[in-house]
Amino acid sequence: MDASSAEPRAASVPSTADGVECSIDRVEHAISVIEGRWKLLIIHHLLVAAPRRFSDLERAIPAVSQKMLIQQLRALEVDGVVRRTAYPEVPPRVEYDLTAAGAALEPALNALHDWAASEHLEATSARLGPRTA
Amino acid sequence: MDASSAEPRAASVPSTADGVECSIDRVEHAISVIEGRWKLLIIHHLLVAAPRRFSDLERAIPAVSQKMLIQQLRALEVDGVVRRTAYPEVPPRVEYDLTAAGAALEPALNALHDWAASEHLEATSARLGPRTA
DNA sequence: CAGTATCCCAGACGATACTG
DNA sequence: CAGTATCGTCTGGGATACTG
Repeated sequence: MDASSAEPRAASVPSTADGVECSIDRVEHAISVIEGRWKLLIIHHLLVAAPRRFSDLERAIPAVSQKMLIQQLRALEVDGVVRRTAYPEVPPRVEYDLTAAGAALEPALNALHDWAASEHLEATSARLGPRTA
Repeated sequence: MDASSAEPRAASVPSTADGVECSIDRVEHAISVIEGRWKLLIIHHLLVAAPRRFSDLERAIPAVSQKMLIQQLRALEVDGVVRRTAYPEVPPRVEYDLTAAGAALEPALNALHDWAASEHLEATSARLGPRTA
């Protein structure tokens, strides 16, 4: 289905139960943009220091494979969060940094980091790592 | 599982390149907690109105299956974000609300919503929906 | 260096049916 | 009502090898 008719999803009009005006699908889209196991990490690193070269990011996030790195990078690029700059040199050099939209994510990342740092977070149901065992 | 020896992951000590003191693994854990296609949505709805019954949440997020709903709910419960309260009645009634830790996510959610609402977000690479095509 | 290509798997996710 | 069980699909993600 065409994503706009058959799927009711959540309307931008306040649901009766919610009574809140923040449109859900907007939030959903935001979520979809940052979804993916590495996206937020990438953004985080780009927030900390930019521009970064491809290999910088690889080094910053050792657990990621090149495939995933480039993949998520591309997705972020498409979503207008990350900007890729290739220098026609040899050896090739490519730099990544955040667009304005990407940089605008800083508060959100900060809030998240804040949350992570501050309190709770007891049991970790996290299944990070590709079978850590 | 050893999860603490075999995987170097990211150290809490600032990497040379970063020179920043926010420990990456903390952020990683935070990410892992809210990762999953429905977690943030669930939290969002619980933030908006709580407590919510299981069926309330089903109605609030029509696209989710019970399986996923309960699954993510459990995960969030384990991570100390959501609290489940079952009333021994018949018919059964179960209510979900946020713990303090969960409620503490509000700023982050707000920041995200803010970001989503405010600017950019042009092309949507989003692959939400089970093959929207 | 910065990718691309290919193969492959685990598990995330969905649909449906069944139960206390 | 609030789940659990089972089965199936899809794709996220990893390993490895190759290229400009």
